[in-house]
Amino acid sequence: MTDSKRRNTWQKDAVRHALGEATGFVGAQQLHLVLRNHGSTIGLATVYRALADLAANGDADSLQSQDGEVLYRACTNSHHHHLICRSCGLTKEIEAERVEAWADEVAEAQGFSNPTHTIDIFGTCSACQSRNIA
Amino acid sequence: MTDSKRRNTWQKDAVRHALGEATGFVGAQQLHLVLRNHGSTIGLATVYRALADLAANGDADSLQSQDGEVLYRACTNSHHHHLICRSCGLTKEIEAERVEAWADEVAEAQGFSNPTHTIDIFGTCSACQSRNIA
DNA sequence: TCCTGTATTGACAATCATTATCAATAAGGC
DNA sequence: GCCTTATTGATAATGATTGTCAATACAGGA
Repeated sequence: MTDSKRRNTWQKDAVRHALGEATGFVGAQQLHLVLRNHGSTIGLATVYRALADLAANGDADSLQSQDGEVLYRACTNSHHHHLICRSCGLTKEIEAERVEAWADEVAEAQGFSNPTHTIDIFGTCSACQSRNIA
Repeated sequence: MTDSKRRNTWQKDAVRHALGEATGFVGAQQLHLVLRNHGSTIGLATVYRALADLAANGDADSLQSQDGEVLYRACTNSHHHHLICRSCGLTKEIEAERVEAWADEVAEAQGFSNPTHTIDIFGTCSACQSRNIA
């Protein structure tokens, strides 16, 4: 719809692919580093632009980590939420129908329209727990 | 518990008071500006420190606005969540026991420990809706 | 009340993620 | 292949936040 003049470049593909390879949420800086380490000469600004595009087109989810960085993840285009490991970034998609409904109810009960919500759960995954027993 | 050597200063009171006056969530910069406009000579770094303290002591809630700024709000010290108007910032505290429990369940079911969550609902309040019918 | 040790302040520098700039490059229709 | 212009990438700029550190001023004791 908005891609009347959109061009395809290897950079965009690289970002899309790298995002697909990642196991959980990744930041732009981190993704840029990964690409560079794989021999790519892609620029940081381009990674930011590509990620913003993917998010805008619904091909990626984005959220803010607890220290303010924006993280991205390739995703299915259905609405869902995430359970994210604080230390390794491992992400599980979770069903939240009960909560979706609740959020909309609450908003409407207070006279708020066009409700949207931010629902994410953070924790330490079992692997990271055992690793930290040391 | 950690305030064995804590001192009381007019700066901390000023921040606490200014936060209490605010109707919704405010950022540190904004609060600093308000204080300055009221004749205070308080420093920006001090506002940041005071707000971080309040949040750490449970006297203030904090969340990240959708463009990455950290916002604070005076609150009761019980755990709760917010329904926030996208356009005027009006905030309502909401009960979310059902959702709290759900979040913890989900995390534990996946083997994640120390679960925390981010649950906020955004919408357009009725006042802003009527204002925008124009 | 005055002294004194030290928590706290505040101006400013430093950091970190992100965005803007802009000349050089390359996609894709002709 | 050519030409238009979307896109890139190095770098500067931005904006929020945190670190630094000498100067200040709480708070408890003499």
